[in-house]
Amino acid sequence: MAERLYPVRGIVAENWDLDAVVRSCSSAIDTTTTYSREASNITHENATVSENPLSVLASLKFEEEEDPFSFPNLVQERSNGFEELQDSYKSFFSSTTTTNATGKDDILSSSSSIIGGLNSQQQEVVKTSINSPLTPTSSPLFVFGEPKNQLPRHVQQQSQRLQQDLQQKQQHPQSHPGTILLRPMQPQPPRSRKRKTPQKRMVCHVTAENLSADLWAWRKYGQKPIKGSPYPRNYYRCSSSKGCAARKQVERSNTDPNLFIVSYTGDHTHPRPTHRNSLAGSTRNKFSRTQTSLTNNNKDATAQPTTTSGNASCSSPLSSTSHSPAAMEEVKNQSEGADVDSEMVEEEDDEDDLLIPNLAAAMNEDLFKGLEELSSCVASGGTSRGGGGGGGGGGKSIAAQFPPPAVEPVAGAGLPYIKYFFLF
DNA sequence: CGCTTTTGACCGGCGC
DNA sequence: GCGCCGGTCAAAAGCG
Repeated sequence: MAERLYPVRGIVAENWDLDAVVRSCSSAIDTTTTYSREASNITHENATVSENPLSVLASLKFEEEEDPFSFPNLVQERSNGFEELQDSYKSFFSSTTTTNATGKDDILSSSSSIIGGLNSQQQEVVKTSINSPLTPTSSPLFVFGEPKNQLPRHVQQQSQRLQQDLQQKQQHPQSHPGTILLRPMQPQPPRSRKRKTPQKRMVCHVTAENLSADLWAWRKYGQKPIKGSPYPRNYYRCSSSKGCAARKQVERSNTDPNLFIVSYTGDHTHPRPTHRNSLAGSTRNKFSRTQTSLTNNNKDATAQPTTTSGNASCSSPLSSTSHSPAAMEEVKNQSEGADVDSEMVEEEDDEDDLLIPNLAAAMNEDLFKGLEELSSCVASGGTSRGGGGGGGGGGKSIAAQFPPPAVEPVAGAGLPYIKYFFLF
């Protein structure tokens, strides 16, 4: 693939603030929500969402492996995909419930919302997996698959390239649409390159409005332009606990600006925070400037980043007050899109992935508030914190200031989806 | 005071 | 060995 090089300044300008994305992840989803899934014509009412799928992702534990990219056993040892799904699913929820001290019921409850977004066949598979005995095996890669025709358009575009490769590599008739695809880890390309970090990495693609699904508190510690991508990558570490090794990377997809690629590495060494330790320096209302900045950025690539990003902090799960300016921007720009494409992959193609409605984001009342605020901000014309140079300013939990990113538009145009890939 | 973001510098891995 | 690149550090500055 031809590599595109961008001037750093340009990158920054276009940056629009990925960190905001992380911030948006902080918004929590609280509770009972009702959603409908237009794309699949599935309506699920009163689905209880105990936790946001993304938060779950963030809380996942990653165990080191000697060669995380190679899973020869999975294909050989697993008699069928259900077993893989079972283990993976178990792992998925077990980490989620760790701090909740809940049992299977909770798992089922938590999963109910997800399951609700599945078709009957998928639900059956998932439920079966949940009810099956759990065994402490390493989680293989598994993918929730969804009929391709239900994928958001932009997702399809993004994966088109990879799909082409995939088609050449694998032509498994069983991986037809409508079924959950349990995909064993693909052998790594003949690239004898060792990974720098032994830690496992979980990657998910999410739309801006769904970035607020992450309940953990993240502090940005770096930003780097990435070769081949017009958008910089933002680095966050968990700020809930000093010794926490959990890290998060957020970058905008260069193939689909509507998507954000969020990577989680490391384990959280502490329970999920219920509230922020401090808001100091976290609240900075620069949204209005950000808006302007955005406008300017579109015109002038050398403009300063719009950075209003804020802290990636996650407010309490119930507060859902973290909002990403970026997300909001996204909302503004793509209020029609609301797709969530979350996947845990290592540059893996997302064909046949199952899309899970982002109930959390979609149903949060704050979201609507956020939209209102967003509207007002946009109306007033924003500006970026231009600033430029040096030090930045305080943080910002924009989250604390702005309501969750727009999910509303999404709701109207079809709920966002989260596509998960689990690579272990 | 403690927290945050910003940003340039630094460091280490990898390819040539 | 050198350069590129990605990831991290740390100083600067803002905010509550």
